[in-house]
Amino acid sequence: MQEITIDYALRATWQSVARMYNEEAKKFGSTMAVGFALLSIDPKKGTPSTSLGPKMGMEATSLSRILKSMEEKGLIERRPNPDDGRGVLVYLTPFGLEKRKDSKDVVLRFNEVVREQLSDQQLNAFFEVMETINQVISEKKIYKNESTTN
Amino acid sequence: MQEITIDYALRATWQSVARMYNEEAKKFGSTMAVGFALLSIDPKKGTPSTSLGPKMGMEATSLSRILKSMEEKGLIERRPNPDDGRGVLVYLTPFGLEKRKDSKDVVLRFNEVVREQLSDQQLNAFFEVMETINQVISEKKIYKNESTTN
DNA sequence: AAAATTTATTATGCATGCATAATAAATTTA
DNA sequence: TAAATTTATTATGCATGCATAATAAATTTT
Repeated sequence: MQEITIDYALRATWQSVARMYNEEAKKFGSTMAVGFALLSIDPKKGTPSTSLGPKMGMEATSLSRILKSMEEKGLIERRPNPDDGRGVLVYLTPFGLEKRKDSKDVVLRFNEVVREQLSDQQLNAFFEVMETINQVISEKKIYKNESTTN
Repeated sequence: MQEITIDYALRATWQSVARMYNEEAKKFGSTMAVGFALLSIDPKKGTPSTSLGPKMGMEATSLSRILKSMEEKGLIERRPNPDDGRGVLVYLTPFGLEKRKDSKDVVLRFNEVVREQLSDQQLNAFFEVMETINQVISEKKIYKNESTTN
């Protein structure tokens, strides 16, 4: 536990990014999570709320509350999906579209600045490591307590 | 916004790790955050609570509540720091030490399994990228609105 | 087609992480 | 040394992210 662990580096770095994103979002009256949601919604057509969780890297169930608050703030509208009685289609309002641009700027700038400091090799390795971690977890290579078939 | 962005990969991967850690911690009646705190406390001598935030990759102020709940659960004790009237020293209880071992197993296993899947080059690049991101943020290379001297 | 299962959502309660505001003690200035 | 500033903590309120439990609608089995 002496050296820096992978999980620590990942956690500390992400939290650092999250604090910065929230700080920036606050400048235009938003939050990081709302910004990510806005960016995950197609600005031109209705987006099935089902697709938002994966696009934001979170569980689908975690979205309900945030979509509700976004609707209350007038950022989005939720309309029934004509093709699926269970589903919902999310639409950006003009106000939401505006805030989406603000969020997009922040995200683009961050990614751009970071990319400038990295070589292709480093960047590729980074994405490979992310993928490896996700695989290790989804394949339950670590804790096989439950069952090997799952 | 088409390709995978750095921030997305970081967020999604970290959340995935966090869900897994919380799931594992639940098996022995704990949580990820409590586990990290336990691992950041020296098992042999009092740990200044000041040092815990940085060790856990979070703001110092975020710790107060979790230390309080850990104390209520009998995992730690907080005693005044004889060398600093403002400060607190955190001590593990025998129960806390036990839970610390459980947490340590989970973290060690995760890091071990992931490392096995990665080359030294990938691992080094990963840590370099994490460092670069932290630098970009701490040096405010992105949003210089406030001031250049800070 | 009826029953069983799966899928999409929402509602809740819990645990965090943070910013902000208070306090109190230690340091630095004046 | 008195005053101003900085540092260590705790208390609060807000926004998340998640697991779990309910519902309701769509699919798959019988």
